[in-house]
Amino acid sequence: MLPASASDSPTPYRRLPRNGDFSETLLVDAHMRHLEPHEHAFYEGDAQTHIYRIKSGMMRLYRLLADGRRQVIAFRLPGHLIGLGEHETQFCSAEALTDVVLQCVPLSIVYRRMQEEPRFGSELVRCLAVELAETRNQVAFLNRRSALEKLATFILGFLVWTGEDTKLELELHMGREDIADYLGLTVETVSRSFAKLKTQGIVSLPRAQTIVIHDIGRLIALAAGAFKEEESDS
Amino acid sequence: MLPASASDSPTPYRRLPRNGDFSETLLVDAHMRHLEPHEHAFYEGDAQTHIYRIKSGMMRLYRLLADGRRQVIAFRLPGHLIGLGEHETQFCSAEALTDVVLQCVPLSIVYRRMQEEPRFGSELVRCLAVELAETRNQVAFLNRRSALEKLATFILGFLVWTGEDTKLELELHMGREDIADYLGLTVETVSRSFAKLKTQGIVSLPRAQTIVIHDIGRLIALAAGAFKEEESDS
DNA sequence: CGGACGCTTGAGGGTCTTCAAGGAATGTGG
DNA sequence: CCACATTCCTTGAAGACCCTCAAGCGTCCG
Repeated sequence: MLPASASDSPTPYRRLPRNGDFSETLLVDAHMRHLEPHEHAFYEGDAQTHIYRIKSGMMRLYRLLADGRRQVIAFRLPGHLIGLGEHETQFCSAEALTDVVLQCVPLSIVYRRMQEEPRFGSELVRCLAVELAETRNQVAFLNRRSALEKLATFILGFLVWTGEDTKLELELHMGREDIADYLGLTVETVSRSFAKLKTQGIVSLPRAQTIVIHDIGRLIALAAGAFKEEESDS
Repeated sequence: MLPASASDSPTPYRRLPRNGDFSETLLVDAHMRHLEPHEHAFYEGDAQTHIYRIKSGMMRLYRLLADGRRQVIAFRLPGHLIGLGEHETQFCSAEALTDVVLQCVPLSIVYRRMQEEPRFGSELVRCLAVELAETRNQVAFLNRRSALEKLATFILGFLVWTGEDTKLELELHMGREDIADYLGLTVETVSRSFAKLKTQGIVSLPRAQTIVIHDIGRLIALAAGAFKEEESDS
């Protein structure tokens, strides 16, 4: 289970502003909506009514596949926009991993503001372009990489996403199954890969969902695909 | 929804207008550029100067990975936009598979037209949203699917993309290596998967790059993940 | 005609998955 | 506060799938 409240950290999931963030100043008047863990902003197939900017918390986008499996498409963090799909229905479901605050903007307002305020449209285009690039990056990295490389990349990505100062300790707030469904692996393989990272002294796991990075250099090297034949050394 | 714009004579790779197409009427004054097969519109890392609308022909977007491998990100067809990346450099290389005609719009003009003509911005947002959804779909389908399912999905996708009437014969215009790099497989596995489809009578290949679909129902079933344990029957 | 290139097919090995069981952590009720 | 149940995580062994290496075949073009 997830910790019900984020009382243990003063500012949960604060992040440095990133390129993919949608400017908050353009949404000052947005309606706020609160989500508790496991609550959904919308489900796959829902009519597209709003776009949402994540003000705080962490969400996950996923699809359910025909065989019942789940593919986690992305994790979304403060500053990110969600809810813009193709056609007029949502392409995937959006679920809160933690407590989440959303800024909600009805689509009609979005289109109106795009006409009234040029920056609104270009900001939207920029965010979508960044998100597209990130998703394409995911395509490139998911394919043809070993489980260890995937996990290393995931941890590093997570570090960058959440970027709490330079602290090399991160709280996943998600179970092994979430990671597995994101990386296209099984829970067992994720667990085994964590074990390898532990054995090599690259990370340690005080708790299952808390990672402490000890050797970020080797983690980066792993993610880059090096050390392919050195995985089993001491 | 989209103007048909049947301005082209029976040029190769005409497609039905699709949701991801950028309206041609918004780019009537664009500068034209011709590419021959294997010629690049831009390379990964190039400065982002224009966006391009593919007027005719087929292109491929790819990245070179650290280990020298190539990941084909997407195939782009007439109506599609390319060249919109994050930051200010191209995220991937864009190469012509066939003869290609591009409509080129400098970025400065793009931004100006977004302010002058509201529909331009919303069209851009819509195209990006569709492309994002397609890419996410790719993420979902590349992971955890067998080689046969991947290939079946690829063929069906290609059929939809190129959509020449209802003819169940399609010209790939690409080698096995392209398919392999797109699906995250090796050339050999792609070849073997083609062989399985042939053996089962689902498709036939008069030439290596020409596919004739005989049993589209079973192809769809395969792509959906059914028949997992019937692959070796009849 | 011969070489180059791409496609196919075979054998062996590595990685991940599946199936299965044990252990750790968390929550509930006594 | 502790026993118990549930859930999640870990670890093990066997098997499936794909990759690698390698050779054979077809086509195209010089």
